[in-house]
Amino acid sequence: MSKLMNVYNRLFKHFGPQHWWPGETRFEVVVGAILTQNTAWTNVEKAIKNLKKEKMLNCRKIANMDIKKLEKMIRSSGFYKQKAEKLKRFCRYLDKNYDSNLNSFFNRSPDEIRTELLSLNGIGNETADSILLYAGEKLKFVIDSYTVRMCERTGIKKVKTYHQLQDFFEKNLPKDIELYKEFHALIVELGKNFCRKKPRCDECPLKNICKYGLSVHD
DNA sequence: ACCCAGGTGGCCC
DNA sequence: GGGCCACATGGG
Repeated sequence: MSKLMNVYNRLFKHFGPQHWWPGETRFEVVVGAILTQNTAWTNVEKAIKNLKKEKMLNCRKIANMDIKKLEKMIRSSGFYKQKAEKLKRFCRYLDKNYDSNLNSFFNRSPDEIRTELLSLNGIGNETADSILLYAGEKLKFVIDSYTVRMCERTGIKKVKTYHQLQDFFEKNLPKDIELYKEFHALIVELGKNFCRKKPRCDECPLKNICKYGLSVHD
């Protein structure tokens, strides 16, 4: 078994299934992916709840809505001025080029879609891959700061760039979309529980393979 | 009173 | 290619 699968099994055994991504529709997943940038998910939930309540969780509506009104509705997700612009930019783009239809948007090769997502200001590597994996059902492994930290501390992989780490995961894991979804979610859960400023390494499911043992961090 | 969250882009060297 | 910074609310 690969070292990565060993890690996955440890995490799954410890935390159980994470059921990511929460969201009733593909569009909701995309909106969440943009709003959750460097922000706690609970703050994003409130913003999405507001959009739903006002029946504004809709691509064409957001594409055309007043920016100030949008800012107010997503305020709880933080960086709300930037995020309102990002959301509108994506929605305008999708409406203009794909008639607001995500099925059409995703009906191409992952790399083609990825390039297109990255061309939109406000969507970087992680957000693009989250959208591809969780909304588009594409085989793209999502890398985030927790993934980098986990790889450094366990000595799984020396980290250089986003793409190098992503290649490493994609080459050493079975080509299974559900596994990709679950693994990324589990790594986030690991990070939230054990890799903060006050770590609890004694209870960490990776304590036996983390090269830093119980005392050294970052 | 801190710390930090399911990042990104701009600017500098 | 890396290092630093602004962006902002809300929970522990």
